[in-house]
Amino acid sequence: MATSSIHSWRSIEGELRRRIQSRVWQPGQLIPNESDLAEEFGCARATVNRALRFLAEQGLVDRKRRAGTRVTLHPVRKATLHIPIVRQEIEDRNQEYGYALISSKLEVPPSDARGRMKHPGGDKFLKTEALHLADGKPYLFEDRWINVKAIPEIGKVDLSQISANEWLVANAPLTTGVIAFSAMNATGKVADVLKVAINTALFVVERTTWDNDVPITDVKMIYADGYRMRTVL
Amino acid sequence: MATSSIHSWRSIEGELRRRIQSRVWQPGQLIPNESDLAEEFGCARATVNRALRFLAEQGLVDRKRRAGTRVTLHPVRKATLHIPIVRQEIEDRNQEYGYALISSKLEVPPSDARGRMKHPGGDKFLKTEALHLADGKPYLFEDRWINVKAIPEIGKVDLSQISANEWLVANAPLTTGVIAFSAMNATGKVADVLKVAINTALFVVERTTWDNDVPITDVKMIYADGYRMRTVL
DNA sequence: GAGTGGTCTAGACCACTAA
DNA sequence: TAGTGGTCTAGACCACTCC
Repeated sequence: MATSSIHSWRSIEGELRRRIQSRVWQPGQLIPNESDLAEEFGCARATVNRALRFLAEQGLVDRKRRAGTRVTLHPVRKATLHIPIVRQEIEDRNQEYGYALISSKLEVPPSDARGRMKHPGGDKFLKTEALHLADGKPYLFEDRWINVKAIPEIGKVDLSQISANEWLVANAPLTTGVIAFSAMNATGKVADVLKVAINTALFVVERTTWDNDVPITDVKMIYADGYRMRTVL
Repeated sequence: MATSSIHSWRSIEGELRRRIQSRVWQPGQLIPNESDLAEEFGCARATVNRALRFLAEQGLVDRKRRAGTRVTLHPVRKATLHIPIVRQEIEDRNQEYGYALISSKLEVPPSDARGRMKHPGGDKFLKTEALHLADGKPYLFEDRWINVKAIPEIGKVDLSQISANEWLVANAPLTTGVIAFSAMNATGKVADVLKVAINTALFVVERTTWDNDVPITDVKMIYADGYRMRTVL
């Protein structure tokens, strides 16, 4: 009763997905093991394994050794966000990218920023503020702390010509990071720079990154009015 | 010169990652092909393939047939968001979940909702409004359209007992969906329900889902003040 | 045309864990 | 302790694409 004579893992994945979505296999139900499915489809177990691993990554099934593979009861949907550098994000919209450095100076970060970076010391970090523009209009306000001890080369970079965002992505290796999305009311300074009314609701992305536990940068990116971050399920 | 005598794809993936992050292999550089790496590590090509596929998924390398594998020039960071049902989200925080249906009635959706769902007709949809609570405090306002033609069973469900969110996740299969994140100022009604001041900046998630091009539901989830959605890079 | 990654196979052993 | 998924191997053929 194999539905496909092409024994590609894609075709098998599609058939298994169909059975799940059409409720042939109910949520929570145990499905046949890899060997049995391989026999049914007339292919090697490794091929079935590849298909099932893919479905597990997508959250459609749960797999456990010995316990077997079950259709997920409450499929936790996973959305993958692609986070490009800002210039690319704007150019991908066919808009002209603009950039302006607002300020750049060495300072000791306040405790909240130190906390996010898990950096106890009183070291000075490079604090930069910059504005990214799309077609000449304010697009994103970037408020950033950079660990100059970890990235000393940043001292030689002319941040009025290239954004810290772009330079760091290309030059600062990182191993881990956390990211948070939220909303904030525009304060005086932000409203001024982004040219929006005070208290306008703005979309905020905060990101902190490390290279093997050494903090690299902590950035708050405040998008102008009306920004929507999209993805597919 | 193999660095690990354990030939697991994980250990190989780790070593390749180290070479990329430490700039032994520069961004944009072509790395050795699978056969050569397999020989270097003393393992089968399939094992190297597994490691490289994993790194490609993560965006650290670009792979093309014939052209080989290159270290990504601008690593587009990918963040995966896990989107659970609201009850689970709250219970995972060790808070007590509460739920209240505000309204539920059949209506023709306005053009913006029809547009999002790509549904031209003048069919009536079930419009529901509900409040989710955490430890008794307003957590999330859910404003939803449900395609009763696609999911007639929803008519028999007592939505004052189970949220549409939870019922649909468990009972309405879906194949595709789009999701958008943004910020909005609390309007009178929303401010009232969520018990926040007018104009408070609120985090919004909008989601539209289909089952094979048949719209299932379109929902706007407005989180109470201070909500942050987090993930790791 | 030739070199690269993409995939499949048949078999094997291992790691985990439910019973 | 037995059954399941997790992984690895050695080999093969294929699909794509750069030259």
